[in-house]
Amino acid sequence: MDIDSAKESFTKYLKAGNYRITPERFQVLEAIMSNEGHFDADGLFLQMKTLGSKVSRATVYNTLELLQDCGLISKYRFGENHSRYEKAFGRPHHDHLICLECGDIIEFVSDKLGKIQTEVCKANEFKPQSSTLQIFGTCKKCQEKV
Amino acid sequence: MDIDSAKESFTKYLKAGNYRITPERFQVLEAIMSNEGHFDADGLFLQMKTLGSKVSRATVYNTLELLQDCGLISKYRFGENHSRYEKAFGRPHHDHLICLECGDIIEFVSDKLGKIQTEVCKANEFKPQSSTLQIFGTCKKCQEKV
DNA sequence: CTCGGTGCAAATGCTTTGCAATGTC
DNA sequence: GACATTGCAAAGCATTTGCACCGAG
Repeated sequence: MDIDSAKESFTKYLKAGNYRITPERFQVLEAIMSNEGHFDADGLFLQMKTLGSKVSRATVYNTLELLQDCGLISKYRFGENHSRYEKAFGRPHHDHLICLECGDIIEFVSDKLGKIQTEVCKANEFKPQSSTLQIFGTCKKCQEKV
Repeated sequence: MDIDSAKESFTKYLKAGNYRITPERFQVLEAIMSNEGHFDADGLFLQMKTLGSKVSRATVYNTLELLQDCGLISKYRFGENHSRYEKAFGRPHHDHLICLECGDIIEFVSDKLGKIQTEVCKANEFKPQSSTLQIFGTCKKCQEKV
């Protein structure tokens, strides 16, 4: 999904929820779009600040929440003491391999996984909304280091 | 696993690592054993305090780390801003359904899941160490509430 | 007797909040 | 013009740390 569709989607969400269309909110969205991969709230704030943006930390956090609610980004906790985000933008669901040595995060997709989750939820009469499978270990690069 | 085996196991671990055998550490272990299900660090500290223990918060955190290292407890992050723990004591691996309404946590076991994880790791030449699958949604009780 | 462990309170790091000023609708 | 949103700094919350005292080995 490109930046324009993302902006359009965010605009729709804001209007639908009677939230105001502010330049700050779109600055945050643009900053996110300019990044690849995962990012965290404070890092995003600092990056924006470095690039000259006047947007405050509070607004960054606030906007991340809105973007998460409208499905443009996803929030994760990889066992650290801060949250990470990544663009969602209609990407298919995927999960993560997290390297405990270098902190690298590898994404993977498993269609079988979805079936298992559906089975488990049915068995427990649980209505799923989202899910995350995290496998912690050592990535290829770090195994070779030794 | 009963409390005596847990204590024995902890003692071995402490000796092996040249850590000291202190009454505080075993008070924490006992407090954990007296609980069912999941607990968090501060809650455990408060519970112990209420019951008259003089053990400090710092020691509770410190001991939880040791217990995790020796495999007697597991640590989780369920998307909240604090960590949760649960007894491990050689229990088989299981994963969690987390109710977003009432915060209830349901455990489940899936043998197929293990196979998928092995496949994924092999495909990515990733050496797994631990994993956690979390499915967020609404539990049976909360679906009935409405 | 030595040095790791403890208790306490202060510090830290991420995130949220209170409030006056601002700008959207 | 009304009131949601912003920026700033201060507050919160879970967790960690510094340091003097204590006690296990």
